[in-house]
Amino acid sequence: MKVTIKDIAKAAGLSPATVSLVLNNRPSRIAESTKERVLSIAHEMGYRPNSAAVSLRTNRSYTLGLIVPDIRNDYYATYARGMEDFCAEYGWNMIFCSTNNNLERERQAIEALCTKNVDGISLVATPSEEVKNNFIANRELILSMKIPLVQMDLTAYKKPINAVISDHEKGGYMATRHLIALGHRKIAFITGPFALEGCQSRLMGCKKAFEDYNIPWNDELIYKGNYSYASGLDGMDYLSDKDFTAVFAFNDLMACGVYKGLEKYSLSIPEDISVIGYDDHFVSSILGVPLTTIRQPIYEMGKESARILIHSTEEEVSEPVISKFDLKLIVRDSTRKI
Amino acid sequence: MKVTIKDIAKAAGLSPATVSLVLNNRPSRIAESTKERVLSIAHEMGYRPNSAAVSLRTNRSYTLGLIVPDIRNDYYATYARGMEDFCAEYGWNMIFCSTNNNLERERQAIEALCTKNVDGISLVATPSEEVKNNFIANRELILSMKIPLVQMDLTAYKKPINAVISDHEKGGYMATRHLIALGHRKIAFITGPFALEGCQSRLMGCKKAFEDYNIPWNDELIYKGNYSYASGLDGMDYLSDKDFTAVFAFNDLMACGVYKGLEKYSLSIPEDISVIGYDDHFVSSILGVPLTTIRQPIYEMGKESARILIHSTEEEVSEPVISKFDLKLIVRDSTRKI
DNA sequence: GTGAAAGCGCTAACAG
DNA sequence: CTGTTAGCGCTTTCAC
Repeated sequence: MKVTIKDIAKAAGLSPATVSLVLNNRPSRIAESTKERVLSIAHEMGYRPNSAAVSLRTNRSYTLGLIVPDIRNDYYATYARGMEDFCAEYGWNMIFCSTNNNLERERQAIEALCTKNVDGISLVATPSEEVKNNFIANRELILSMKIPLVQMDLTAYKKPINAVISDHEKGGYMATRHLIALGHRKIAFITGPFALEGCQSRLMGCKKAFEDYNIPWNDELIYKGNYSYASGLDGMDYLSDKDFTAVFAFNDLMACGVYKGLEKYSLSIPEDISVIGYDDHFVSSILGVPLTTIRQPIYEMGKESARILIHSTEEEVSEPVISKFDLKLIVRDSTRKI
Repeated sequence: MKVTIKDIAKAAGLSPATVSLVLNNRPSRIAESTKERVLSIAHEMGYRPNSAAVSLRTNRSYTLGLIVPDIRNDYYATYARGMEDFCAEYGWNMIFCSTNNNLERERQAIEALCTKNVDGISLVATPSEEVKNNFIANRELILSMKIPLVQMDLTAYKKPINAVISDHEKGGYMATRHLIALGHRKIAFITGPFALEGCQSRLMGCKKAFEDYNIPWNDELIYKGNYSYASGLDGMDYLSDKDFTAVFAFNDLMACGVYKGLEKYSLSIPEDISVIGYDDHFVSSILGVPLTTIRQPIYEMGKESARILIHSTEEEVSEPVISKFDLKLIVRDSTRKI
């Protein structure tokens, strides 16, 4: 049988209350000698607190929930790992939920996390094309449950709310400026779903760069992808009869698709076409032609979101905190001067 | 305030016990009309069970723990996703722990999962080089806690125990035979850490193939890697002055390193050197030269491990179950006849 | 310095 | 057909 606080109390000839105070290191006037005795007995007996009991009593679970579209995606996994590492440092745990880009499953995940009494939820929006209303409904649901929430890239949700975000407009600008600086004027864009704010912002950054350098914008050279490898490939098919010298794929996975597509049309990188990606996915550095890309500090963003959540359970925080992260241009071999 | 079973009871003019019976759909002789009334009231009031209370009372948490070296690794993430999908179907949840290949952190994860009363743990051994004793100690720890355990690739642990495993000996054999069938005789091997059973088995398979085809074995052509991209690169440095026509990397990540290394020595794939990997990592299909590899059904293995764990909480299972999965040769463009 | 007692929300016997 | 009761393991207030 599992050893409880009562067992320790009995063994030490004390009351459960005293043992609890000692084990939790609560301010009290318990004799040092008693403390030591309790601690050593607890250790000897192999005591492990029962978190269900603690949680029931205190309404705190020392557990965070993470909701992502798919944990298999390196991007989300890295974010998750950032959260996890921060949690581990504080003795917290994490419940992971993949939604598979399904808003109904996202809702179920939220319900489950609520039932499990998590002390906070980090939500990475599903890049869903479904109606924005459901999209928002899920956020409202979390808030209505009074569970602290951190949103990543507060997509389509403008209410004040905790968030960790990358400055995607700047990211879009940086990538485009890099290509422009290399002499490119006819640049194709393979975007993500427009429903996602991160995508919209990137695009705005691109347009801004075109304006700043007085380059005419051409809607023909935009292909709307969905952040998947396949849609990078599709993008190249769409672009095959267009005139361009560089491609900016809004994430690295699509850039990989672009690589494949270019190969199909016997175009080489960067000799014929320059390619730039976004995210700095781990494959980007190991590709045949290492990919120039915009790095998001996604691991650090995960850490920060855990920090915000844990912090907000520690003391009443009134103002939502929004942590904005800087992006970095990583120049590799897939872009060149023309 | 959160609505409890008591609130519902009051609203319905019933006792908490009755409500509990209805909500859990327990065999009872409660009037259909009453049941319906309770259900609708519960729904209206937005009742959500408090799992801490349930867990405290029943000693079941409907939560599984997963311990992996690093969730960022596509391989583990896919396994995790398999487990998660199975769990989601049954309304279970998962706590994820990455150990970063650190046995001490693995121990902490186990302690944490125990404290959180998980109903089962799936352990993916850390490919650690540390002493086997600690390695085993962690498994013993889980068993001593009487928590159902499923081990993946029951590395270095021969006691009867639940496990999901791939037939790595066969995998090693298949890969080697494929190269031999293409006419290769001088084959280099970049292995994983020998401490891992999966690695040992693969190697045995390789040797067996050599025997079956009467090819002399050459220890010189073995490089001991650690399943990382970098060690694939290192392997090529080691092999640079050796004589060989094909490389079998014991996982796809190292195969990527091999790609890079071959490029460095101006050798092309598959014209100069054939390369075969292992795992069917998602990058393998999108590499410049798509990689021939041995596919592990890792997603299905994850599902199966969740199945075993959930099942073993359902009814007393005496015999440990060992599920063995078949591997599949995926022929792409990185291997060719000589 | 320490203990007694109440109660968190729920379930499972058993009683009616 | 439904209610009463006890208690899971822990924390916390207040009393001694």
